[in-house]
Amino acid sequence: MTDHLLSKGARGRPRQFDPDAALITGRALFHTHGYAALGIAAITEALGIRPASFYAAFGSKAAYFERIAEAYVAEVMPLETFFRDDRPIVDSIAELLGEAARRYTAFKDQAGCLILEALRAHRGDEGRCIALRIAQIRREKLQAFIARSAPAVALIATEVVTVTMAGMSAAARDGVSCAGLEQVAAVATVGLRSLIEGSA
Amino acid sequence: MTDHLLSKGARGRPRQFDPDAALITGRALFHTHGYAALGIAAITEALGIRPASFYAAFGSKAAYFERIAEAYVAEVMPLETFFRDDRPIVDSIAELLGEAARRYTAFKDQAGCLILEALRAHRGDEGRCIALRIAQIRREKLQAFIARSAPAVALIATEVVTVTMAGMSAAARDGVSCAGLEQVAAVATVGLRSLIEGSA
DNA sequence: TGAGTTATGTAGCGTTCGCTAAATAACTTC
DNA sequence: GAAGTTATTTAGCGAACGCTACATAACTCA
Repeated sequence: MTDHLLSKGARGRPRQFDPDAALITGRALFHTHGYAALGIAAITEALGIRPASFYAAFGSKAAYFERIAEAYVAEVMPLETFFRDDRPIVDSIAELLGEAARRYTAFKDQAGCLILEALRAHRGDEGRCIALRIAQIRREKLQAFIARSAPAVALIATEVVTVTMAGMSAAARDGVSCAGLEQVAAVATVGLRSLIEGSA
Repeated sequence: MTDHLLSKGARGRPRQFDPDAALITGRALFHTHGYAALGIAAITEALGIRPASFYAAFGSKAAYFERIAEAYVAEVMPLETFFRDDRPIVDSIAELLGEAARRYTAFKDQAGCLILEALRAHRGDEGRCIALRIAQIRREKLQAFIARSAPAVALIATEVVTVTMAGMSAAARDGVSCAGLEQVAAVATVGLRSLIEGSA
């Protein structure tokens, strides 16, 4: 053990836990319980460390969540994966929504989207502020992708995708099945196809 | 003043505040801040009373919110208003979604739906439990209305409406305009029309 | 080996939360 | 008036929150 801290030239007492593994664990915890409902006590107990060690490594609960959220958005359903130029934009959106239906229901105790759910806290909530910044960046990227082939309706189409994904994340949290969400995604896609093809 | 307490035969010291007015005030407060973020201190300060008076009148924060939420769902967009038999079911749904777009953005500091936003708290949250019960009843009513004219797709259509309204409420909270949400509602309606007419 | 550095364990700070016990004030009924 | 009832004010409880000061332990470098 303690392999993770054997970075050569590291001075001082070595860490007794793996910060990267702690981020993975924290991601699951935040996804299950939400930002506000997950306390430091629960985090440190799950990690097998004391609060002081947690704060020495991550600074604050908000900073810890921020690192987790950044990694999450980079890994889960990156937009580049869906928006390719070899097919109609609607097909890319359809695949995105369908994949969201599956992702959001893949793990029963981690339903929905980590970021979109954190967004639903009250205005001043630190977790929400972090999620908001991340969601805005992703939203702009999405709009840019859509604008490449449907500039006239890019804004409204982005709004529809955003609303649908937020609603699907909420529904997943409320227990709606994968099949149910896939059907919702399909219906939303019909509307989007009409919107986009009507603008061509 | 103190007219509200002059119920004949009321014994004991009369109330110095109007409980019904306190429910109206509380509704606005919960709608603005959310269940969890609104504390007893803020409530009692807004009402001009002390915590003890609040608890003597309402019992608990959860019971207070429950009365407010029940009144809210009974008053705001009752389903009977939309689902009439003199028009296609899709038109009723379209009007419901359009009205939601307007309602959710009508007051800038009270964006979205009181119930649907309370639903987004963590599992054990008292406000969420209350909202969940209310939302489930409304959902069943909605499904029954749709099933009257489109039984084969009532479940999935209900899912689509639920997801869309949850997403619209979230979007409204995030600052999306009324016009934007109306367009989203229109796009969702296109998908729903295809779904429902395709099942006839 | 000593100095410097970093992480750990212990213990608890200060704040906010929902809520309440106890005394008192204001009313109705007898 | 006296007795009974109910709402008020005052004051603060107990628990949970995020977070931290402090002493100590474990390492690297000179």
